[in-house]
Amino acid sequence: MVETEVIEPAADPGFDAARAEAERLTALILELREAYYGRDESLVSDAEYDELIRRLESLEAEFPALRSQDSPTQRVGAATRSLFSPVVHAERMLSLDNVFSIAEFEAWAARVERDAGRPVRWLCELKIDGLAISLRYDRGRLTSAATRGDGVTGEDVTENVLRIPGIPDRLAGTGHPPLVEVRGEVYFPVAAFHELNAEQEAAGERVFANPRNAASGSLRQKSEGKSAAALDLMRRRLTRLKMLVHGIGAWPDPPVAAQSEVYALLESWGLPTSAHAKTVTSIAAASEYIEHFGEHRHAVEHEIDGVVVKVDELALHSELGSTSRAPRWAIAYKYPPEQVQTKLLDIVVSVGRTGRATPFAVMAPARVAGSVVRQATLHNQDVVKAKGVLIGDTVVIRKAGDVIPEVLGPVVELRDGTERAFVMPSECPECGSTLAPAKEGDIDLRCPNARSCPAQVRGRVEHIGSRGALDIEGLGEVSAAALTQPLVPERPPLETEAGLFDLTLDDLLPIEVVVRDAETGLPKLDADGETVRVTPFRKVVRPARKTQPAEFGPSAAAELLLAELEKAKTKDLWRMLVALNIRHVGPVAARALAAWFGSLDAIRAADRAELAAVEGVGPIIADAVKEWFEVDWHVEIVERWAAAGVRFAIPGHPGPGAAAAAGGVLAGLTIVVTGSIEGFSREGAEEAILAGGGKAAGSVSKRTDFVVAGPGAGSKLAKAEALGIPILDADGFKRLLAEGPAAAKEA
DNA sequence: CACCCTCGAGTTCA
DNA sequence: CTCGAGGGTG
Repeated sequence: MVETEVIEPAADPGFDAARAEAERLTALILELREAYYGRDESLVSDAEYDELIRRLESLEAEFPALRSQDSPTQRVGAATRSLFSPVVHAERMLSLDNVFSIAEFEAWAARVERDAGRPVRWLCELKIDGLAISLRYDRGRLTSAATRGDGVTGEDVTENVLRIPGIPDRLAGTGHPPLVEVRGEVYFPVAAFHELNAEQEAAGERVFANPRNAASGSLRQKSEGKSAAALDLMRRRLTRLKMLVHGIGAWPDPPVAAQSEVYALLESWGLPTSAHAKTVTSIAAASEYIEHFGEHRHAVEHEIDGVVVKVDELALHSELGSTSRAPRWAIAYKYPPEQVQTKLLDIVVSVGRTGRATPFAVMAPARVAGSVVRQATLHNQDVVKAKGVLIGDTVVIRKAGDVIPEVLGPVVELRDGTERAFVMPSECPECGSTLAPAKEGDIDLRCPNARSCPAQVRGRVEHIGSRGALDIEGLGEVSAAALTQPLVPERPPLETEAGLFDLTLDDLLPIEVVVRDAETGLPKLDADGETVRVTPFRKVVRPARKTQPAEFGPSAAAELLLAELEKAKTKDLWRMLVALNIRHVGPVAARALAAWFGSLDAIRAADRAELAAVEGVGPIIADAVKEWFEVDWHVEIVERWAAAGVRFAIPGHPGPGAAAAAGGVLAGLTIVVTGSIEGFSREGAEEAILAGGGKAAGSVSKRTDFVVAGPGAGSKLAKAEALGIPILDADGFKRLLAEGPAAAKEA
């Protein structure tokens, strides 16, 4: 490059004129570029700008002496005009070998230590799920930014990369080599990604399936032919991108001895490096790093698809060398993929206990984050539209919070034209009633046939048996379905939940259930093509002698269910209230109502204002309670249950208006339980808190006084730590219950 | 009017 | 367990 700075003698008489013209053009171009990149102003059109560059280039071609290192044709400005043109990396961008388990990782690391002949210092860093980028700095100036491409040749994205905050177009400090390629990862921070999608959705634009796609899409935008508004939007997207650098391409003789020192150097040059990189001195510590971020993947601002572990000492890098594909001194530990593609086979609508019609995705079974997923809720028709999925699409799915399957969106490129749009049915799929919003403006559609829609009755019966209500063993999803399905040609054992406590063995014995295949959901067929049926409540008592008909008796499940129903009749009043399925009355509101009024009769007799006066109950819940008692078949439930011996009162309660038992060691405290607590069931721990006069809340907030955490604690514990709320283990909790908050805080 | 909280739904695991 | 929706409270 130095030779271009040697000024040749001006033999040509046109040279002086050319030099004057070149200087004028250079000044103009620099000025325009400063306006464009520095102040976001386009003083001329792109075509005019290109024309200026071309004139300068042709002058320089004619008079090579004019081509100085500082010429705009040699730098960013030139590159920006050829977005996506191929760029040959000075040094090949290698990929990394992968391992998928701690055992594999430790085997790899042990091999490296054996080859090195001594223990190695390791540099652990997060593997960002973004786009690999190579930044080329000539004499400290950014001359090109290119994607990885095939490792040899990438695409020029300089124009867009320059808009990413934090990427200097000129390196700070001194001591940079004449030519250096800095390698890093461009990504969309998760929070910004969600904002972006919300905006895209509001603007009627496509939403991105994940932050990686958003980063890739943003970086590959072209400015040409865009309106001013679109250009503005594009720039805003680019400014939300971020980049972290994690290596250097070509640097034969670095002034440092370790990769971690390279990072410090890069930082001193003004390049952004990750705060999560960490050097450790043992393989076990590296494994710990991997496991730690496996559990806290979501605590980082960007998505992570793994961890990269590098040998820290640079001397060992050259000693260990590289294969043609990847260096031997680094490895990528890949976490199980969180996002996976699968086929959206159908969108089906289900009806829940409240009558709400919910579309859900039926998918080809796919393994995500450790389990097989085949269904995921789509919430309502607006969400289906917003996600833009068509039946037959290949879709991207993930487990939100590592638990709940979620459809992110379609892979539009894989469409073949046979996909069809989902149409929300206008009738209930189970009973045929016309679906309608409960009130004006509601998005959710509901089946109005609350009394006899099979889906709703089934859902309510299941809810009655659930832990938060009467907690009836033997009354779960399967029994609820069996009890509410019609028995050909008779009616179902339960037409509504009113008959629940009148059930007898005679009702249970004849019940048959069609066995369905777990994979397909279709009825199972036996060898003869008959559907397989089982009788969950009946079993053969005495094997029949060959000549005599079989005799049947109740199964253990039948005995259990009847015994549990008997036990349930005298459970707490608040559980009875929850079991009645009154809108907005869950465990918390039910407890408040029960404690205040003491009996269902008192609740029923109370007027709206009296109900709303109860702490935790407002006008809406009060209305819901009043309206519930105005429906005949609701009243019938109460009457038939009462006739069957159900107790709807708290024994010994003095009557309406009884003040909540004041005092207790926990009075005024709000406590949250998370994970499993030794010596307590989850319910038991909450009961103990209530018994002590405290409040057992479901989520952690700054008003929470204590968090009781045990093994298996999740996000609630993390939140408590973040908020600085005192955290108790099982022993601390016991002390709190026995001696009060002062004693617990000391420990 | 914030904020915090509860409700309701779907889902999978031991 | 988590999310969105919507209710309740200070």
